Amino acid sequence: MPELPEVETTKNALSNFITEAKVIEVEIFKEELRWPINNNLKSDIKNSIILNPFRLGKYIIVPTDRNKCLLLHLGMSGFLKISKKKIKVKKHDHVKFTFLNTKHEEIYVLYNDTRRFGFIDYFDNDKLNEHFLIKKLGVEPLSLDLNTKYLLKKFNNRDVTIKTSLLDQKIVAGIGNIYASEILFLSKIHPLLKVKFLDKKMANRLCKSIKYILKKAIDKGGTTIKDFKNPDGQIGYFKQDLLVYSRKGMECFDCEKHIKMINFSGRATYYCKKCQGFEKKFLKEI
DNA sequence: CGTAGCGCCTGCCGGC
DNA sequence: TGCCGGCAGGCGCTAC
Repeated sequence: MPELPEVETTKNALSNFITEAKVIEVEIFKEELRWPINNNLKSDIKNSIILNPFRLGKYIIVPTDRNKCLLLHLGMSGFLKISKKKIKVKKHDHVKFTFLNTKHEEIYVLYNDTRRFGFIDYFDNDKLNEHFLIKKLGVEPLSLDLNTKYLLKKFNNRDVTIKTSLLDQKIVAGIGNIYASEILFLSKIHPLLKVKFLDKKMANRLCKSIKYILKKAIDKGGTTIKDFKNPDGQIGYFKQDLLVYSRKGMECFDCEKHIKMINFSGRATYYCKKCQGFEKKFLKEI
C-alpha cells in the first residue's frame, strides 16, 4: 500500500494530531508483525511527550521528549486510524495508542496491518542513524541530495534495470512499485533499460520526474488503489492521475498505443512501448 | 562483491 | 454458488 506519498500523508496527519501530546496508554493486541513489537514499548513510552514526527523514505519516526523514538513502517497493507472519538478495535489492529493533546482532548491512534509486512520499533533517539534499516537508506528524493550527478554516479557500470534500481531503497528512498512505473513513463525511459546505459539527458529527465510525480502525489493525498485511506478516513486522489499503473491494455495518454504490462522480479510493470521505446541492443533478455 | 529470486502473510477477485 | 489460482502498494534473506 504505502509508498513515499502515502507515508508522507500519514506522517502529516499524525503530526497534526499528536505533536506535543502525551502518551496515556498503549495497548498491544497482536505483537506479530514482520518482527515482534518491541516489548519495552508498552511500559516505556507511557507519559512521554511526542515531539514532531518526521519521515525517512517509507519510515515514520516519532521522537519523544525522553530521547526515545518510535519507528513505524506500514509494509504492504499497513495504515493508521487517527480519531478524537473512541475507535472500535477491529481485525488486524495491532496496537492502540491513546494520547492527551495540549487541549486536553483524547486522541486515539490505531496501527492496522493485514498482511503483517510492516513493523514497529522503539529505541534510543541517538541510535536512529545506526538502526539496521535506516542506515541503508539512500537519498531523500525531494531533497537536493537527489540530482542528476548522484544518479549517474550510482548507476555507473551497474548491470541492473532502471525499474529495479528505482525500487532499490539504498539508492533513492521512498519509491515503490506504483510510482516507479509512473516516473519511468514521464521520463520516457523503458523500464528494462540497464542503468549503465543511462545518459546525462535521461538521468536529468528521471530526476525531474521523480520529484514531480512524488510531489504531485503528496498534494493529492496519495494513491488509493484498493483500500488505502488516510488516517482521517479520506481516500487519496492520485489514482485518477495515474498515467500507466493499472492501465494495462488501455490507451496511452500521449499516443494511440495500448499500455503494456510485464512481470519481472515478481512485480507488475506498466509502460508504453512507443513512448518509452529504445534501441533493442539495450534491452535485457527476457 | 552484486544481483535474482524466494518467502513472508491475508484477502480479494476473476474464471471455471 | 464454491473453489482455486493469481495477484496485491515491501523488503530481508539466501543462493549463486
